[in-house]
Amino acid sequence: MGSTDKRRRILEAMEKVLRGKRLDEVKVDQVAEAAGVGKGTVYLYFEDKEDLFLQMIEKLLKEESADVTKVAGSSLNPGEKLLQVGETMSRHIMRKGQFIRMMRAEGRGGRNGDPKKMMCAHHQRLDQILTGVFEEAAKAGILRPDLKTEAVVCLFKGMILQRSMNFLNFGSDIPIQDLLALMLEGAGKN
Amino acid sequence: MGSTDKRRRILEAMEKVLRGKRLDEVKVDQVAEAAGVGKGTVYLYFEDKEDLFLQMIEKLLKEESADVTKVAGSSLNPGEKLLQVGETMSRHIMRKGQFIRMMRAEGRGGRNGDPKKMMCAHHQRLDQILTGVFEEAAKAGILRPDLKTEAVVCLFKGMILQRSMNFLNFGSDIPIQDLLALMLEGAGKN
DNA sequence: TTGACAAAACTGACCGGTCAGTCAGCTTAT
DNA sequence: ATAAGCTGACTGACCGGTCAGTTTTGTCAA
Repeated sequence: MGSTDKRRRILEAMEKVLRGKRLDEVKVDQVAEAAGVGKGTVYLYFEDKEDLFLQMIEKLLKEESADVTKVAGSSLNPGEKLLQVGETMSRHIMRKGQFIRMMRAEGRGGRNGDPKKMMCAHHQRLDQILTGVFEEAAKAGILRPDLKTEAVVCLFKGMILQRSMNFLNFGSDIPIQDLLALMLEGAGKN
Repeated sequence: MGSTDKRRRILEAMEKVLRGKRLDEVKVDQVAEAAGVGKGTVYLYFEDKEDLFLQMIEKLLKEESADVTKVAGSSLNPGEKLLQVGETMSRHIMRKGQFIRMMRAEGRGGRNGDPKKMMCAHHQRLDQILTGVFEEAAKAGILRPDLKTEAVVCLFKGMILQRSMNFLNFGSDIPIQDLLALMLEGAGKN
């Protein structure tokens, strides 16, 4: 058990314990217990509670980026790829679940970057990947070539986000396929 | 100055002070000072900090519902109405800004209802209003009549949400008109 | 109108519980 | 033997909430 094992376990415990709670409702003791380590150990691996929180978030963001990048780089046909990207993002949004919301809190830019910057960077990365995917789809003749990609990316991300929220809130599970079809065909009477 | 004046000022101060922060970063003293009242006064009008927070959220949600309802009930033509509804929602999302995200924190269902329930009810209300607007648009021949309204509502809400996020995060200001056009015409090569 | 009194509204210094963070000592690995 | 890794009882800063005291508002008799 390398020392990184404890570190990982603490991050995982944090994720588990924080689910559906506010940061101030989670006590470091709880995290330590859930991780099966002493409280002091937490402070061997993390600056403070805030730092632990930020690093947990960062981990989630990285994992989402990595997964989406992987799908985007695969050799799926454009239509299938869009679907898979949607599924992947939806899965990650639902995993981040409730607590991602609170990470925007300003300031507090500890040693390890501030949350606002982190989120911005993450979304810029995502947008870049998505832009690539959409351009590929356009080349393949799936999309209209005259589109403003920025708007398409916005529409796509938004619909995935909303779908995930609906699922978390109401358990309503709109198939991504339906949304994608709607997005491609349009809602207007042609 | 009726006693409700202090109450209103405290709620407004809370909104102002909380902007872009986590609840645990905001001290009751700060709120009191910003409201120009003594700390004790806060506790004359609100059960505790949590209650103050919930009531502030509730106020925002009510105001959004009211505004959207007003637009939905107006005699604008369907296209214009969609645009106005979008604008209204976007404005409110941006006002709620960062902190609305954290309100889902579970439990804590004090005297005044728990946040999860509140949000669910709010979104159900919104969905109902939007459904009405879309059905009206379909009747007017703006929308395809064969649509699953649930998916359209999801797409619409999502795109407005995402647009607002983009604005908050990057300052990028995609015109709602563009998004609406994209949603109606579809992104696919027909 | 005014003064006297009472009730209501408000205040902020204070209290006490909570919990993040520490560190002296223990345990395990080398 | 000793270093490295780990622990959890302890401490003290902090801040939510209280309440004794002050100010404001309201009432009424003279």
